[in-house]
Amino acid sequence: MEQNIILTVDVVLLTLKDNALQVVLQKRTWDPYKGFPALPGGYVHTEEDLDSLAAAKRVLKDKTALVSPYLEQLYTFASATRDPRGWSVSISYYALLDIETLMSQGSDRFLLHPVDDLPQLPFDHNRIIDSAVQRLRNKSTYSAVPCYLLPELFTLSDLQQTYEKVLGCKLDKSAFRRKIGELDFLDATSKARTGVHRPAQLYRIRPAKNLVLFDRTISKI
Amino acid sequence: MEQNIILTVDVVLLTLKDNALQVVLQKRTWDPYKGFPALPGGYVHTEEDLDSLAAAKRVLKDKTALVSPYLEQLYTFASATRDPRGWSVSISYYALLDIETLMSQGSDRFLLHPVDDLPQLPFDHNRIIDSAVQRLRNKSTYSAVPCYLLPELFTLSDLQQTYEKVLGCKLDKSAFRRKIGELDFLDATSKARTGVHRPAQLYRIRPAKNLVLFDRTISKI
DNA sequence: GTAATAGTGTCTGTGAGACACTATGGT
DNA sequence: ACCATAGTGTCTCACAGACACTATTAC
Repeated sequence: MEQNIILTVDVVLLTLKDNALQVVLQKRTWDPYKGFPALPGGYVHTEEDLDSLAAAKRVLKDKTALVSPYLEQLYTFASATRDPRGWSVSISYYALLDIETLMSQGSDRFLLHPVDDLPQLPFDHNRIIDSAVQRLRNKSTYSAVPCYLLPELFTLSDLQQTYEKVLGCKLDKSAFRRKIGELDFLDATSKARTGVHRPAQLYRIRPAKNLVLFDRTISKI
Repeated sequence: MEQNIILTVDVVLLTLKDNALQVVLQKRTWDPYKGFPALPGGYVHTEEDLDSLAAAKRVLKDKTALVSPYLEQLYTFASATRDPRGWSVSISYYALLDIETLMSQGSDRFLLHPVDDLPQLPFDHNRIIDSAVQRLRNKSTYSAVPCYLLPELFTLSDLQQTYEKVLGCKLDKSAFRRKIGELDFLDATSKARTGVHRPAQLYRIRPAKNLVLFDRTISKI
């Protein structure tokens, strides 16, 4: 019946660093492609994982020591040819994390690479990453998911820059703030970020707000 | 390594009949749930199916004798508990077909059931169908996919009614036609549908037009 | 004061919704 | 003539984009 199907989960963990979207990669510790950088991934453990989401969480935690506040199923890549070992299924997930949290956790266990300038990766990992980036870009036009690329406290300028990096286009400050205000998912804190110039109000995500669906777009791509 | 994982594909084939979205179901021929209506589905055959899309096509064809012009991966449901036999993966697809083509093909091999009034189905098939309907509704707000629910030739009123049934709300005739006109994916034919009243222009989908992505919404839900 | 960023006010063009209107067939 | 549906014209209101303006800090 079941002919030795390879069932894995792969996680595309994206972050924003040096003004670019970057993806977490790892040198593979086993064949095939041993030693080459690739997405963190691994077999589903049927005795341990209740479902594929749990498997993705576990794999990410075990391989990179990272925990992401946002983890969503992306797509399932399944074919006879994607893995040299045989018919293989990758249930792929994508995740978002701010660069500070990411670096403060086990940063010796992975490497970061800009998504716009990737070398050829093992399996169909280039395609998987492209799908994740496309999904993130698309979702950013009508949701607040880019918030997950920022630390707990951030300014509206931070948020706008995040959207701009993700979407790859400049946004109008006034229109952007109008929209964010309408959507009403931020709480102003009592703090401000001081610096060389006028201090900026610091915001955090309003607890228990669903950031995922708006009825209107924030911007075209 | 791989502990007897059950790998299946399930297909949610939707059509429009009696003014309602309906789903193709089949009485199961084997245990578990033998005799109960459920989604057409089956094991991935690794010797035969190059990838999961091919598997979905084959399963649909073999089980129902149907071929759909639109078949898209929906989501992968994978958990220890969804199938009494053990850890199970369902790579689910959804498909669209007009009712005429559907009935003219092997209609003795399946049954149709309105999606808004389903009994409890085996496995997590209710959830899978709900996901498919949600996806179709959402995609219909910014794409021409509902065209696949119509036969080759149709009037603009047919198309509008199709959108209305799928979205579950009335649309304004003038605005709808303006939008469809702008999107420019229909060809007027030389034919008209005659009836009791003024005949209506018949259209077909412009060949080689991508119906799937618009930059603007056709309507809110 | 100046420089630089934070944050706001306002105008305008576009486009969706509403709705009234005209057109054309059958009976 | 009348009815029902096909198909069009136009008004208005909301909103996104553009852009200029004010505010507040360090120096």
